[in-house]
Amino acid sequence: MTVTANQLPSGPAEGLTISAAAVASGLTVDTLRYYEKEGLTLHPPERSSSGQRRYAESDVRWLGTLVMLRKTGMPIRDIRRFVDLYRVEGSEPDRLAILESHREHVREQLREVQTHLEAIDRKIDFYNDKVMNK
Amino acid sequence: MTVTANQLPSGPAEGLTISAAAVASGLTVDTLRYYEKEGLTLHPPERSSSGQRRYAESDVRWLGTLVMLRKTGMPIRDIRRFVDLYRVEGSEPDRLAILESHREHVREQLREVQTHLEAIDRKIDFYNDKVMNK
DNA sequence: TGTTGACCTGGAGCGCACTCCAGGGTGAAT
DNA sequence: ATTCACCCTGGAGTGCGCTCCAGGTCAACA
Repeated sequence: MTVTANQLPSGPAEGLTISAAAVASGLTVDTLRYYEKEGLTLHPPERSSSGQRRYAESDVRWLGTLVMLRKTGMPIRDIRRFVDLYRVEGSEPDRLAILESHREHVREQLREVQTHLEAIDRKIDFYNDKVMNK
Repeated sequence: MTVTANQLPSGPAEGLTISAAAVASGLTVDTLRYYEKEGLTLHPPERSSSGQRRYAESDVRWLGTLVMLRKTGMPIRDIRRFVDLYRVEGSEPDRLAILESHREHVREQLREVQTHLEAIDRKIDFYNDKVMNK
C-alpha cells in the first residue's frame, strides 16, 4: 500500500489525489476506484489535465458517509440504491426511510452482538474459575 | 429449507437428527455438515445404525457456542484454532486468552458501530429538518 | 412392494467485497 | 535522457462462508 499520498503532484487541478483521498477516507486506492465503478459516488471526481482523479472536500465527506454505511453493514447494492435517490428530485423522504430502516437494522444487530458478548463474558468467567482452581 | 425437523425418524440411536439440530441451533443442515467438515465440532456427532448423524444435547450446546462466535465475527479459521485447543490437555489458559482477545475485538467493533450509528442519527435529523421545512 | 422423505457424500458453484495485475501514461527530479 | 513515483484502464483473481447438486442409501408407511 502506498503511504506517501501526494497532495498535488501535477497539473493545475485542485483537490486531493486518489492516494490522498484514500488516506483521508481510510479506504484503499483500489476500493475508491471500485466504489466509483459501482456507482457509489455522487459524481465521479474531477480529473486533472492528465486524467488523474482529483477529490474535492465534498467528495471526501461523501466517502466518509460511504465508510459509515459500509462499517454498519449496509451492502454495496443497498448503498447504490440510496445514492441513486440523490439524483431524484424530492426523494428526501425516501432517503430518510432508507436511513431509518438501516438504523433499526444496525440497532438490532448491535443488540444481538451484545447478547453474544455477554455469553462470551460468561464463558470467560468459567475459564477464569477453572484456571484459578487449578 | 426443511421445516419438518423429525426428532427420531429411524433406528434406536438417541439424539436429534441433523434437521432438528439445525432448527435448535438456528443453522442450516448444510452449514452443520460444513462446520463438521471444517473441524469446528468438538467431536463428530454419533451416527444411527444407518449412518445418520445424531446430535446429543452437548453437541447442540456447542453449536450454540459456534453461533455466538460466528455472530460476533470470529472467522472460521480462528474458531478452528480455538476448537483444536480443546484436544490439548491444560490448554485452558490459551483458550481463555483467545476468548479475551476476541472479546476486546468485539467491544472495539461495537464502539465503532455505535459511533457510526450516531452519524446515521445526525443524518436522519438532517433529513427530518429538510423534509419538515418543505 | 413401491413410494416417500429424510438422510448420506464429494464436489461444484455462488455472492460479496474487494484486491491484484498487466500494460501503459505523465510529470518532476537527477 | 532516464529514472522514479504515481496515476490510468479493463479485467482477472481471491478469500470467505456458505449453498447447492447429483447420485445414492435407508426405514417407514400404504
